[in-house]
Amino acid sequence: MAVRVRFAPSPTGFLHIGGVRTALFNWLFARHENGEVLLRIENTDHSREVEEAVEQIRRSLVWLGLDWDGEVAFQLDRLERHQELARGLVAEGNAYEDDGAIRFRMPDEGTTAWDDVVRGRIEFPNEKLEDLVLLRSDGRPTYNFASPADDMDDGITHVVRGEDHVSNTPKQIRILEALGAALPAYAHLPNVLGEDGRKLSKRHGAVSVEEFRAQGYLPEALMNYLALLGWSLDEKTTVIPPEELVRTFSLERVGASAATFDYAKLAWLNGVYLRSLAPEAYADRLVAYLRETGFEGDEETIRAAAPLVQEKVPKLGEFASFAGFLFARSEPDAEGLDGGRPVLAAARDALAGLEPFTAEAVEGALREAAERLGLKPRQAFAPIRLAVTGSKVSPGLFESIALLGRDETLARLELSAGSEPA
RNA sequence: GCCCCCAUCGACUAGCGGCCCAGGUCACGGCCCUUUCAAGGCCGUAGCGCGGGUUCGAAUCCCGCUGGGGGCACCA
Repeated sequence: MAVRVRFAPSPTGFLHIGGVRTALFNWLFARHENGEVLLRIENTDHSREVEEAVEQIRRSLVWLGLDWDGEVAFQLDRLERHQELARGLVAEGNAYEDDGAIRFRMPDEGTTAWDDVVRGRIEFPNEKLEDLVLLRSDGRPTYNFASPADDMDDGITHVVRGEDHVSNTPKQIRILEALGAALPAYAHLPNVLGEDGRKLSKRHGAVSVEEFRAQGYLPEALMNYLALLGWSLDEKTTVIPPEELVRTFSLERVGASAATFDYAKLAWLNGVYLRSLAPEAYADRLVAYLRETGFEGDEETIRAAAPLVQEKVPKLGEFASFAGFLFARSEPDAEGLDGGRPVLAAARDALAGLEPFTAEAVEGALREAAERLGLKPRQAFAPIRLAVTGSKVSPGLFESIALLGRDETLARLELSAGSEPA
């Protein structure tokens, strides 16, 4: 039987990084098996629905590269079907009416068990299962009824979801059995915890997919990182691009213990992907990202600066703070200039008539000037960097100067050389 | 309170009885390279929660404890 899974978020807010990890595992598993992925919005609780949430979920999945088959389904659209199924259960004596609601009759002896794909056998004593509401008194189904019912109707073969659903599983199994449905395989993924060891939530900094996107993470890096949260390929492989992930993923290698989200490792991995991009591709991505975030520097300059920052920053969002000097002047910290003013004057003289004004030529001229002043490169270039880029940290000085151009460079050198000592 | 799950370096993990006085990656520390910052190279610190078993032999199996997480709605 062909594999068919579903990702079933509730539209109560943006797509959380833990939720997208669940979506990813569903997707990787299905694509690996040449199966199908369904996207189902579980909106049986209208009151908690957040406008825009569905659009945001959709956008997040698309950005990450997680596609799905068919149309997006909304649980509430199947209201009549749910009511029909509930009536059937009542007719068969598996459910009964109670205060206007329909309740399912849970067995009160024995156990309900299943072999979880990631956790092994899990058993629940039936006496702990309470008769749960299938249909509210207003006729809307509850999650624990609608979800398994839809799984049945959709022909879901594998339910891959977060471990917080473990205790719902015996209830859903009982319902499915009463409905006469074949049971899907269940795989409960470990939770994702914040760096304080608690379950990831909104108070843990960046947790929505959109925030990661805004900070300049690459979708393939985020995907790679997320896959590593609970799954591993082998004893040594860390960098695994999307296609490789699809090729090698298996539910059997998913671990059972909760994982802590580590922003530092994600940033490192993002840097790995950024650096592995061909220069052209890197520039394309950088421009697209900057435009998306409203950065207005001219494209030609951005593209020219791209190679200077590619090796330097782990997130595209750091571009502006690192290379912003190419687009606007900023006031250098006068204190840092102290003692460096003679160097600034020498640099200005060295660059004034330099031809051609290339990085190589600039380097030669500046090194020569430093030598004449009896300064080590380190000492000589610090004030120049500060004066030209406005910062103690910057891309390569010579490339930066060549890019800035002679006029602007000289202007900045003069400005700082003539400024008052602190 | 009751039920379920989990437990290897600070973090993610490999390990499915001998190959492990535990391997990889991030982070951290040192050195090298170096115009800053990165990147890169080399080296290093650091872990099987505790107690019982089983076995010739346990990180690996079993039990208990402790710790952590999740769940007990006419929420999803």
